[in-house]
Amino acid sequence: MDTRHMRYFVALAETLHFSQAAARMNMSQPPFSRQIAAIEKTLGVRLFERNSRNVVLTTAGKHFLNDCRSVLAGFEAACRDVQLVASGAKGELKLGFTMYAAQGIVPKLVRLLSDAAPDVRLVLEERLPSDIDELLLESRLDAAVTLGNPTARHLQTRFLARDRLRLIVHADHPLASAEQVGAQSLTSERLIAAPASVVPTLRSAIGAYCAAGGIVPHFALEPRLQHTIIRLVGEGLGVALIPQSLCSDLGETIVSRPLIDPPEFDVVLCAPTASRNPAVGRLFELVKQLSF
Amino acid sequence: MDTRHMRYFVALAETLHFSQAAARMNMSQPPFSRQIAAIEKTLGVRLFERNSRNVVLTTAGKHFLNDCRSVLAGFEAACRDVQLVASGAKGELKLGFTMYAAQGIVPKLVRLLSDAAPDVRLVLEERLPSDIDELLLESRLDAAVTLGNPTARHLQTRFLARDRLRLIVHADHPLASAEQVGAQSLTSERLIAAPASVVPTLRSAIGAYCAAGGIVPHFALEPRLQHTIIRLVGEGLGVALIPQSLCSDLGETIVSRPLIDPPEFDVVLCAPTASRNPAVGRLFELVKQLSF
DNA sequence: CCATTTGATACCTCCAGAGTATCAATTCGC
DNA sequence: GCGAATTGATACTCTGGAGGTATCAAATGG
Repeated sequence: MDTRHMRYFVALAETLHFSQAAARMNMSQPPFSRQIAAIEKTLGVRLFERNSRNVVLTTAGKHFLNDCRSVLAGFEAACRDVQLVASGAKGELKLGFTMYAAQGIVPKLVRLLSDAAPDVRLVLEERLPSDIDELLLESRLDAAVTLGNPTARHLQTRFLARDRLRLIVHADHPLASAEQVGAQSLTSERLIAAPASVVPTLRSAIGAYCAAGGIVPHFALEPRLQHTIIRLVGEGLGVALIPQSLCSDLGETIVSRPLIDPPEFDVVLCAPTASRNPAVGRLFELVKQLSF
Repeated sequence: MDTRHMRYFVALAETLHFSQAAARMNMSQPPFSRQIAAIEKTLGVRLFERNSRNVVLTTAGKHFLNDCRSVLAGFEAACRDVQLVASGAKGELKLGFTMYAAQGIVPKLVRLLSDAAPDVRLVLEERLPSDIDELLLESRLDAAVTLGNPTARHLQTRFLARDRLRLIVHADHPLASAEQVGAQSLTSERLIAAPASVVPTLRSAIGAYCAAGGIVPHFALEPRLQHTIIRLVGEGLGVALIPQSLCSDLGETIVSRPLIDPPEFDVVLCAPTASRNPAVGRLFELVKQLSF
């Protein structure tokens, strides 16, 4: 028994006519009749009542017809789906992202992918930048939206957007009314920033910016989450340099000011160079066609 | 592509070893390798990443493995089920019955069948005896529990039980206190009975009984349902001869009395002689082993 | 009663799939 | 580092099963 036999059976069950069914199967009647007989013999079940004039399904044949149709449908779906999965049009994509970079970009990316490949189940995972590289290399993430990191090996990256840092201070802070702020203005400020182990890209950018301005930054507090940094600035416990894209909706108590010659950094899509998941290729293809 | 190919694929996906998988398929490694290559070629999809030392599933291969397993399971279930249907162990059985005969017997029959063949979906339909023959011949019923009917052609029957008629009268009726009742006692009674067109067996039995007693019965009312007959007797509108098996639980206002030399009739299981439904054969087999 | 239709049978052909022998590449132990 | 062993790929051969053609047998209908 094979799917071919099932197809023969279905053809005969639908036409109830050996010659017509054989024609539908692109073959002549005699071998077709033999195949039907072979099916009945191997199953040990009479599927058709037939005299040389009429063909009619038995009760068992009717049941078998239903079963064959669903088996054949499943069979063809399997063969079709495997091609879709291979092409990246179907499957699962675990996409990591970090709030340090994700503002506005991840929703666009999700929309883009779910429009172009609705059968790809997208699993979103928010992580700290430092965790993302590790998860990608362990294949626990397929791709991620994160900060550009020159040290990333074994990772392919694609530029998504360029962002710059901006100063945020409490509304009562003297710098709140400054038009622009240079590095020197930060000399005696209590800086709040995530530790280098969590967000190396931003932390090194801040360090470089201060060094260029000839000052030594004083990092008073080092929380891990962007959200916490903003909260602490709101409490007046210090000032911070955060991505411009995160400076909307800071609330009443926090004011953001542009920096003179601000540090810039890339927001990138990245994935393991030898990703096993075809959906990753698809995602990169889609991103190519897009400009943020 | 065929189920055989799927089996090969699953074997390799489970062992990740060509020689072992080939052995499991009872064949040698070279043709097995070729079949795997052929699958990948016809699908146009790489299912395994392999060098001469390691074999590992691709993402598409993993999906395909799941799909293949369910397709193969469905395939085998279909081949198995068709045999069960043919043997009468699975399928549907539309069983008709009539309240004139069914008291106590149908529940036993249902229990019997659902114990012996739980995969046979039993559809019960209560009908008048006259309808049952017709529905059986039209194959709108597969089998039925009804009154023995000597005129039934094209029907196979099997004896289930023998029943006899009994007189029921209103509690205030003079015959209510009679020990036994003969046909002569019915001379001037208003008889209530279903019309011959509805229950020919009982009606002719009643007719013969009266004729044997030398009286001409007076059928005052001719409702179609047994239940209605009993209600009308309860209203004192006449007397009736009904199956003994229906004489329990008649209520306060109705009294049943045995007849002298009562008319007897068979309760039978019957089905079209050339029934297409194997479950019917099964049912008859089961009934053979049973005595009511 | 004969022509037509339809499924079954007999016989032949051929290719897909299985077998054997062998090769090539990688790994591992000494 | 080199040889032995393991493992998948390749080349060639062969066989069984699936399909083709010709034909028959039975049933239907004008």
